[in-house]
Amino acid sequence: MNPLIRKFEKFVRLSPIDRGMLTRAATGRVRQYGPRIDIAREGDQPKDVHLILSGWACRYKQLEDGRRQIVSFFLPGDMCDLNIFILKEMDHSIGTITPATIADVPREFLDEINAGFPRIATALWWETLVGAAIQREWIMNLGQRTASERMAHLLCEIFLRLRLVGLTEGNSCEFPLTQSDLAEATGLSKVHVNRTLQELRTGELIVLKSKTLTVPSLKHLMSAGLFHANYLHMEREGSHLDANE
Amino acid sequence: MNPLIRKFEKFVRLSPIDRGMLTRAATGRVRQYGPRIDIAREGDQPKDVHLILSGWACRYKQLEDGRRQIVSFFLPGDMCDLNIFILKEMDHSIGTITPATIADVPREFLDEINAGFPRIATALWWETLVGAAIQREWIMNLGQRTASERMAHLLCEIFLRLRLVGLTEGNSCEFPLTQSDLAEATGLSKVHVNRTLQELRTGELIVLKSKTLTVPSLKHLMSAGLFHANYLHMEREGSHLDANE
DNA sequence: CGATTTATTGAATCGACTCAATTGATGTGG
DNA sequence: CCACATCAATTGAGTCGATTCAATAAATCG
Repeated sequence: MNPLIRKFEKFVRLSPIDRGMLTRAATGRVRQYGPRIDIAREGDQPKDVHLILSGWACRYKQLEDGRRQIVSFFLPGDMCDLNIFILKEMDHSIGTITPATIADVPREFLDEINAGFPRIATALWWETLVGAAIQREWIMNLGQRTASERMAHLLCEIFLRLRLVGLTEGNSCEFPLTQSDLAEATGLSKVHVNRTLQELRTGELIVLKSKTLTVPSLKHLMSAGLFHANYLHMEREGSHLDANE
Repeated sequence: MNPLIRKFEKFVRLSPIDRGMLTRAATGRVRQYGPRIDIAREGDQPKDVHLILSGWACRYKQLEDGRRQIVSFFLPGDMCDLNIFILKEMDHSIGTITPATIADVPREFLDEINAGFPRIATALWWETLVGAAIQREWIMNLGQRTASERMAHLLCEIFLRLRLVGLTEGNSCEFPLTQSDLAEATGLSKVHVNRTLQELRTGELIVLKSKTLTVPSLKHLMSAGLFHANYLHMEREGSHLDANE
């Protein structure tokens, strides 16, 4: 099922027509990518809005000397910046982590939504605002949290975001990130990421093995990461907008 | 003059009616605040969109144990998140740094813009996208740049953003941030901020004294901070939207 | 299976931090 | 308008978290 619908339904109840519209978004121009492939590069002219249907991707920035920073992860159901085509060129790159299925949503489609699908338009704004909140939290993470807090925090965030789109099973989820990826996302060296993960493991806060993450007690991991889910704005805040079935 | 108009005019040529609308935004509910006053606090219900008319403010987040991170600065002409009232509660706080004049733009006003002022609506989207790009760059800054690169980068950004709204004079600008503010924004300790500033001073990259910043050679400071202005998207990219005078 | 990527470990180093004291500004009330 | 109080900036010394370099082990892939 389209993970975008799944996610939006957590925020606002959609009408069948709304759902049809979102299904159409996810069946138009759809592309398959291999792992570790760039979808868009810094400097490119932005074209469509990308919607991740399956697989993981990330936004990253890079300095001349090679230092790389992952600035956000795209999980299934995530979209890149709405209205990005207003800008002349990309200020960051987007690349896949795993093989991924990505729909390119053309500008006209978004115009159509804004004109006639107010609930979806609001859900898209919600998505935009949550995206911004996540970026702020990452700044907090990099600026103030210690290595293990930082790692615990990131893992909590990913776990919750995956759960929102139904990609967890109990207290486990697929976890395709390498320790290098985690290093680039947390601003730590990969050696230190390794040691930090071991610390979380010996504290029995996580089990991370063969691309699977298990969180025995989300509560404990959250407390280790000073994690407060408020910034993800996951309660059904848009209920007053519900479509009547 | 309304710094918002000034800024938007760098992106798209507005019609006299557009300008009138923006002037109205800046003369409706306007409030004066003293320095170091909270405008909104984490947990509050978001009401209006705030527009900074004069003075400096910032967004910040705080942990239980007191660690504080400034996640963005608001300079004259900046607005807080558009459509923030979609969310149930604030995930961060907003506070002034200097005394400030701030207009509260009500929801209805923004609806009006979206309905009948497409150029302004686009300019607001541009503002939103640039805001997101700045947040990403801060993540890069915190994750990858060394202390002095980081500081140089931040100073470049502030200088350019001030210049965009006409608040620089030659290579100088007012600079009300304390070293503690800089510490909270860069994720460094204030002692290290002090030493980092001294380093930039002895490299003759900045003169910073009595709340005034002078940048003898922006080019050199940019290169010290590995600064690329692309993320600010300052060229007149919206020219195809220009109003015909 | 060998080749390559990913993960792990140890040792030495360094950037940035903490603690603590001092100096310099700014501001306020008597 | 000075004296005192407060806040901001500076300096030194010692420490610690995280890094780099380098080597090895384990996992994954064609």
